[in-house]
Amino acid sequence: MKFEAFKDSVRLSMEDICEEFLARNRDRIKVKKDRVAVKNLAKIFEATLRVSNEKGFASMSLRDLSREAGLSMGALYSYISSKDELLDMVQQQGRSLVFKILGEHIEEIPDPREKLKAGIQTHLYLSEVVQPWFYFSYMETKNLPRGVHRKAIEAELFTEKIFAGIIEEGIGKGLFRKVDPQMTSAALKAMLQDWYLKRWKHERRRLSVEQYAEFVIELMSAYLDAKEEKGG
Amino acid sequence: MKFEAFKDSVRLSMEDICEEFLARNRDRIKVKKDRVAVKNLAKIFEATLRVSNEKGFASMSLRDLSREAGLSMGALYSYISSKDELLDMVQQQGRSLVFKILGEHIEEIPDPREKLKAGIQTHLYLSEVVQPWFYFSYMETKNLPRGVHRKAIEAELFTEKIFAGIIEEGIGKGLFRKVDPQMTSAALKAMLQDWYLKRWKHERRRLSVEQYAEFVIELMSAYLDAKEEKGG
DNA sequence: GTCTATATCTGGATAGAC
DNA sequence: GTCTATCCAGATATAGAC
Repeated sequence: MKFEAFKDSVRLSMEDICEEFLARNRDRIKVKKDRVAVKNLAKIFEATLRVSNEKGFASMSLRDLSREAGLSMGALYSYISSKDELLDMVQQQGRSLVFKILGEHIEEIPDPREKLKAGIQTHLYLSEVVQPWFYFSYMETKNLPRGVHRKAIEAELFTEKIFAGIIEEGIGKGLFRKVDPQMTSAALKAMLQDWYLKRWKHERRRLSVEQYAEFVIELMSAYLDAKEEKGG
Repeated sequence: MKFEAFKDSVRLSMEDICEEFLARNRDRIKVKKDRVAVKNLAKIFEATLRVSNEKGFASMSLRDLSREAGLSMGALYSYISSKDELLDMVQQQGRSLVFKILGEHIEEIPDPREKLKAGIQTHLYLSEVVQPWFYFSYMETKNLPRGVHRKAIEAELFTEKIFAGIIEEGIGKGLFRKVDPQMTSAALKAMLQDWYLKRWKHERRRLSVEQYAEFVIELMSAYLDAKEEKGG
């Protein structure tokens, strides 16, 4: 699949995402009119991601945020009840997005080789479309309070498990050689994450997400197809 | 090389590192007695890394730090002149450590294959010995002010260049197939970083740094040795 | 050299006018 | 629904005693 086709197929605007978010959290938001709420939530999320990814969530004051979002402090507090809750809101929405899209794009594929390929592409393409969300989730995970941190860790392991499962299936069917599915999946995940964590680097090199996807697929294929014998 | 042997060979205690740091920054530190200064710097660095890696540098108050380091606020300010400077101090020391150790361990090796292997091992082993430093440097890079951020980016590209150079040499000598050295090196770096960024995961899986090093070397070898032909 | 005490400021959160 | 004004906890940084 080409990136442009993917982009069209998911059609994710900030407002779409916020609309879904509002529906899921209608009780927590004081503002009653949906149109108004979605519009301002979009502003708040966008500003949170922009400012946080610049200076870190902890260093972003709510005054910064209210200025950048174009809302007063008072208005801001009609949408969030605390800064911590805002963090949770953004993370939660990012996670459910990944689960949904990744699931949709790979569940129906029977061939492990094709499934792995689709998984890699989907993960990279999605992280390209909503890069600020991915970057934010990764970077702000460590600072999470209480049980929210656990959720984030589960999310990390969730996608890893998906890839490990595909690899395991491929080994079972004799398509891949006998590697450690868990470690292989972990390494793959590291490469997928590198795409959105070091965007400045890849951008500077004029590397497209399609080129990167192809590279990762080739590297993984080389490892999964290699002969068992070892030289050296 | 075995990890234990590496560990002995570098013998890096927090105090050794601080001693070197003090020598390089003698003018910035008000306390005159070297013994006292080194001892307290070690406490400050150790506490900074511990608390920051727990809750993030921005969220660490200097009260937290002074308590954790066992120094009063006043004493603390005899060693640092501001919180920003502390950030710079820790990062700077981490960087110079990496350059030194990585350089020492690979410069004399002529065979690209062996050199790559040694580079991977050294990077992983070092990040294991001084994990808090690596983690801190990675996580707190984005929040840096001014030109300090540039230094951190250069450091990222520096090690990447080392590995790209080795791969390029290997290709030139006909030992590796014709891959993109820069992209390959970037992917390798992502895997090396994963080791210290997701320590919780690897620890939980009882994975040793030697096992991980072997895995990465094998994966890279598979890619670099693979046939050019591709199955569809 | 290190401590306690404190000046000063910043940021999260809220009350109440519009 | 949104704004301004304000409260107050907690932060950085410093002064001056010991």
